[in-house]
Amino acid sequence: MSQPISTKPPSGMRDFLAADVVRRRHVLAVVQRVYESFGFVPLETPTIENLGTLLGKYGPEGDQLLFRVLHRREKLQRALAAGAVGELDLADEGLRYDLTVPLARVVANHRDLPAFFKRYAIQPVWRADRPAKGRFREFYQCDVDITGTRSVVADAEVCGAVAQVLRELGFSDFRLLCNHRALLRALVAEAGIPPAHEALALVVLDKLDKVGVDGVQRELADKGVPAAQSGALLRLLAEAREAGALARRAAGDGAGAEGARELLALFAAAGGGPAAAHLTFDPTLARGLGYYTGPIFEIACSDLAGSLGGGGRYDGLIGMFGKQPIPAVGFSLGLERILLVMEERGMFPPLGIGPQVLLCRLPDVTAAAAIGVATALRAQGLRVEIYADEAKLGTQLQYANKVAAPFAAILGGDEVAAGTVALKDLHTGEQVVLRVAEVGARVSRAHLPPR
RNA sequence: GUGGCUGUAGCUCAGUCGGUUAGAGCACCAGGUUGUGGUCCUGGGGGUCGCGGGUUCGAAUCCCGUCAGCCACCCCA
Repeated sequence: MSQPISTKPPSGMRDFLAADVVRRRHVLAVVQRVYESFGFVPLETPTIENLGTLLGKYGPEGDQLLFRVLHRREKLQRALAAGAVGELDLADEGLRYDLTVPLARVVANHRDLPAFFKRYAIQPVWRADRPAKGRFREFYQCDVDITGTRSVVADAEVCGAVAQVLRELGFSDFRLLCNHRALLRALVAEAGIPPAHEALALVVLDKLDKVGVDGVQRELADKGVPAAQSGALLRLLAEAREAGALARRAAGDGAGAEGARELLALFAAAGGGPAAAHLTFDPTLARGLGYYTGPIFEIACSDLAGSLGGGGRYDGLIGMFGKQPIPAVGFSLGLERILLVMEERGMFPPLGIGPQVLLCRLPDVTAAAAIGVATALRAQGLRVEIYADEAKLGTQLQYANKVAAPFAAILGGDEVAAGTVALKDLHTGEQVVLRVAEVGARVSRAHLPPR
């Protein structure tokens, strides 16, 4: 009959209690303030997009990770009656997978935006991935993007914005890895690897640091890349990592020279901003998302397997919506990745939440009188909770400890008659009788943030 | 998507060579008489042992499946 209902949230999704929420807000407040200081304006887009908008933008693996929204009512009945079995027959909408593609749609759709549209977005996205450490199926991204310009100023600004966020949050040891798609393509081509194997080679390259030279060569061999080619690729990479290699390539006229020049220009420009100390050229950085065309970025932090954020230039994406092609570049920070590291490192300042004053009511005080006092205290700017039940004073004070209220205001018949409360400091145990009008000043003077 | 580990009270876990009514600590509630908490004492509520199936006289315990969580890959934020 009545099956027990699971009280856990769905896989990879979480409930956030007050302590979690204040930490998230703390980070988001910094993100928002910094992004706005760079002149970015907010944009919010729907949770659900048409599948046509989402499909084909992220690469085949991305398409697999899209949450689809099942047809409803007649449409579903028709599809089922027709014996439809394909995913596309059962859904034509899906949950937002990132914030970049919705931005591209908006920019393609609104032709009256400023020439350089600088928008930030802080919204959840959904991926039907397998949860792991720091990886969820619902998570928040904090994006900044600039559309309408190929200038490296834009690339430098998005890098500067995310770097400034991390610095203001207290991070100092992160690296902002940079590479260029054209450089990667050139390397792969020079190694003699056919375009068909290019994507494969890039993925393997990406983990060079983890599995080492032998591991990469083995894995490429398993996937059908001859040892001569993979060896050449690894040699070229080692070269690319040498000091001055990027400048030499930029000075030449071979493949990737243009990309190298762009990267150097980006380093020079961003070097004037908050990203300066963090920029790191990493010729093995690949990034899986399909839409990147030029410089690509990723934020690496020592004690996290994944990245704190990533981004890059995607000059072809907006044009995929069938209108005018518009160049764009952006960066995305992962809120929960940042929170994870900040929690591990104890980087949060004291964050207060909950009542500053618990109003304890004795039996000879009416509810209306208590609410009247609470109202007066709230008018003084205090966060005030009234103990709702009728209970012994001891029980009420114990509850005040439970909710971490720094003060209890004890209200009995005598106090009501005199227009006072007995204000008890729950840390020191000191208690003074004050007129109601004096409580606000006393509490804010003595108040130390809880926790 | 691949491999491994785990799943007992709200939380952290004990209990498992299969054997009566499944335990602890913390948390919660109530008491230790009048309007004073954080300590202490006493008592109490709360669990279809993730779910489904199988083996057995008997399963939290063994087997299979499934779901969920964690870790390492893959990928990403």
